[in-house]
Amino acid sequence: MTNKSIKNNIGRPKTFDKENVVKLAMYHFWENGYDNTSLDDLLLAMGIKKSSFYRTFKSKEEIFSLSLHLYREETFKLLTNLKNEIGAKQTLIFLIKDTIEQLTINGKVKGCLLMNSGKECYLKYPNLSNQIHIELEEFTNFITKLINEAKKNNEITNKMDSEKLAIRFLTLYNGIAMMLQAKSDIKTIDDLLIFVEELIA
Amino acid sequence: MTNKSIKNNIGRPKTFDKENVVKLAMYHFWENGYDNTSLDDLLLAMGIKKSSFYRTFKSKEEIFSLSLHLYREETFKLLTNLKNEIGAKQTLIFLIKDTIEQLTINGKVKGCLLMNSGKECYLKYPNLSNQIHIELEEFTNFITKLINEAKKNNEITNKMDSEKLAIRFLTLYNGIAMMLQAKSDIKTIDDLLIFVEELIA
DNA sequence: ATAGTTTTGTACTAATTAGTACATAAGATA
DNA sequence: TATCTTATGTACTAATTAGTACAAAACTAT
Repeated sequence: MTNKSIKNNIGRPKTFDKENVVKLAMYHFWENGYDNTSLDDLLLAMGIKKSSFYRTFKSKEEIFSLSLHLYREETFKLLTNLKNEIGAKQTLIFLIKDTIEQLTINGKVKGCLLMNSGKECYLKYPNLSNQIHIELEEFTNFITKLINEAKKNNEITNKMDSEKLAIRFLTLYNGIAMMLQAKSDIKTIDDLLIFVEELIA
Repeated sequence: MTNKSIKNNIGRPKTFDKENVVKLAMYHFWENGYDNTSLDDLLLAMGIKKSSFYRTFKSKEEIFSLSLHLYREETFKLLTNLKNEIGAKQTLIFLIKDTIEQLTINGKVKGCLLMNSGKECYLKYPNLSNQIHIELEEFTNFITKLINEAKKNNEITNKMDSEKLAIRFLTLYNGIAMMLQAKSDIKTIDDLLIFVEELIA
């Protein structure tokens, strides 16, 4: 048993749960990006005061780092559950459909936090870039595994190497998110879903 | 003849050319994005002082707007020249090859300024977003025309509707740029070029 | 109740941001 | 040479940024 897990009753009690406020921060970063989120925005989203924040976290960069990690964990959980419900291939299709639906429902597309952050942080925040590199590697592996499983279950008949297929899929996924953000009036959105379906046919 | 074109010799002469410094600003925005470029960065890149800047331009937003427009004009010129030299299809291929080569040569990928800015500005700078929408519409039309010309010359045999094909191409183009930025160690970069070549075969 | 401990609220700091004010420099014209 | 005009250089401003300092609050243990 580590020190951390010993319950501490001494002193004024915390009014928030650390894991919970990291999740709130993660959602805020996901919607707004890193630089575009000021500390005040963050504190408002987390519902805590500055002093509590700096007592719990080292810096804005640290909570972003924690958010990135949590994002991957949560995404893995979501996709794993989805895979068990609707199968591997439909889980991949879901990622695309969901992105497109976000536009019509909320009027904004969030895309993948890891990819967005990779673009935002590269050349500017080396430490974050390194972490994102690692998280994205695991993300790619996860997609590759999904494709392998879909192949095994004959949901996908495309014989292409699974990792290549995964990279092609992620490229399309990112391209679609980017297109929807930059040019929300695309006349052929539905065709982009077909494009993906043809890839993982 | 407008007032603007009458040469004005009165007063202290300007030490810079407006069109030229807009081009310098454009390149800087292209490499660094809008928010990530401070006015001081900009002045350094343009080689002029703050007073000269604000005498010539209304604001940071205005020179960014001018940069976006110039970017489209310059890109159209480049692609038109290239088309006359190597043909429409190879011009499209060039866009992808060039993006991939940027990574190996400079270690950084700029992508398309209009798309990058669309992503950066949407929901945050409505005026810029509107302009980007319009510029991107013209950009898409330009790519559609390239595809039509390539079809006419039998460089492309894919019978798919040219606009759909253009959107698919741009989606891949953006996806590739994004992937290279977020995850520069992709093992299957070459396969992404093949992916594009298969699309516009 | 009082002392000890930890959290919270508020006020501050130093740096950076876009943009402004104003005196001075550099030319043309008379 | 004196004057008019426009451009430039420097110093400022007000807002915002991430992060700090410190007193007051809220709990446990004695």
